[in-house]
Amino acid sequence: MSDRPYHHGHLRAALLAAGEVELTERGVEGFSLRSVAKRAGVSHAAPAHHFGDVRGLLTALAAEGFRRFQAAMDAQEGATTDPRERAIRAGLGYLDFALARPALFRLIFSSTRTDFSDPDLVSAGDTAYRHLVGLIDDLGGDRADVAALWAMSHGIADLSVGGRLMMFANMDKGERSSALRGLLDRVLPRTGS
Amino acid sequence: MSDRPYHHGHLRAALLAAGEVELTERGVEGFSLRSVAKRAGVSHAAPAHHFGDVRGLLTALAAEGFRRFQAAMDAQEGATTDPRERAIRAGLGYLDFALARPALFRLIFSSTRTDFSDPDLVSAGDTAYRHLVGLIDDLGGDRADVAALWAMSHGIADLSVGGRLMMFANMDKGERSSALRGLLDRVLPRTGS
DNA sequence: TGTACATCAGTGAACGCGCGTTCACTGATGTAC
DNA sequence: TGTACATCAGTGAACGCGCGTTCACTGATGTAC
Repeated sequence: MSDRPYHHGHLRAALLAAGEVELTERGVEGFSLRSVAKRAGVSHAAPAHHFGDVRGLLTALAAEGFRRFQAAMDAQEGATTDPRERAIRAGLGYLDFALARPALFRLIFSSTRTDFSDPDLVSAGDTAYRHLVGLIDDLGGDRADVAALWAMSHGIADLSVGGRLMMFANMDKGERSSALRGLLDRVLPRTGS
Repeated sequence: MSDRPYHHGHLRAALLAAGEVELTERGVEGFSLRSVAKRAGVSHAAPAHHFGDVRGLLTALAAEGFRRFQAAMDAQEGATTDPRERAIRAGLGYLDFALARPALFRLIFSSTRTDFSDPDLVSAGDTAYRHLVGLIDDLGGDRADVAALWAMSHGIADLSVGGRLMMFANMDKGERSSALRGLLDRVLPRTGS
């Protein structure tokens, strides 16, 4: 094994990691395949073997993004069983993800540079969507309640990422959590107890 | 006045109009100064006289976008005096704007290609922000209530524009209005009556 | 265990393209006298 | 009213750049026998 073996070994994963850095530094707007290859220390034609073209790489990044997004919600929910508390924690996870990975957040929700017909991307997106629906079902809510939870979580996240609503971005985890709980609480259906 | 007079007369306005079309068709991601000039039927170097560079044109478009955004809220509010009803109507105007001009909506809330230090842009953005704050003040609400109204309106608008939450995009004006009223109602503070 | 060969992963030169910006220019307009 | 001149608005050629993609290639790996 020389200093730089001809075969990378984990180039696919390395390109995804480099792609996320690229996304963070230059935005979806400035994302370039050549630049990603350079970041990964590889010739600019190498990515084609793994992703085909730019769109392919961005699509793979988006699918990965959705999985991380889902993971952020799962992490907050943990083993919580109370349906209302679970829904609230999902909202907390939503914001966690947006603040931790703003570039991925933008990519999955706002970009037109991904291929929406890609099965892996569709499946990753659907999983996240069905998760939200499931939470509301457990609360006995309807589709308006899904929209309410989703819109509130998304609005806060998107405005925070865009630097418009700084109040959440500037809080520590504890403050953020309680402020956000208050907002989500307004929006979730009341279970007739 | 020949067919194509050397001096355009209203080139600045024409470039802004062409810029909005460009934004709609190619997104912020693909926005190009040369292409805008072509749409306006003018040489590609002409825009420089009015806007300096691409950033300048996008910044002017964003400032204009904020004013249209404000106008959409004003249009919904009309002469309504009841503070709660006014706040709800502002939310309706928020969505109207996003659905009518998705490209401008994305530009003003999500782009990094504008110059945030431009006084005109800052002032247009501030006006819109202060308008929301004023609505909540009139309701006797606090900054959490501002965040609530804003986040709910914004979340619905952004998800709709992104094609994620199709329920609102597919409704006619009347249905949209009543569905949206229900969501905003959850979020606005109760005035002690 | 050894060898031939197919397949895979990455290289680097080359292509054509659209881009932003600069520049000397020219046509049109307005103003001083 | 006429004329000289400054200023303004738009032109079109030219520049250098980074981009995506293609292509013949080569080094490395794995597998059949």
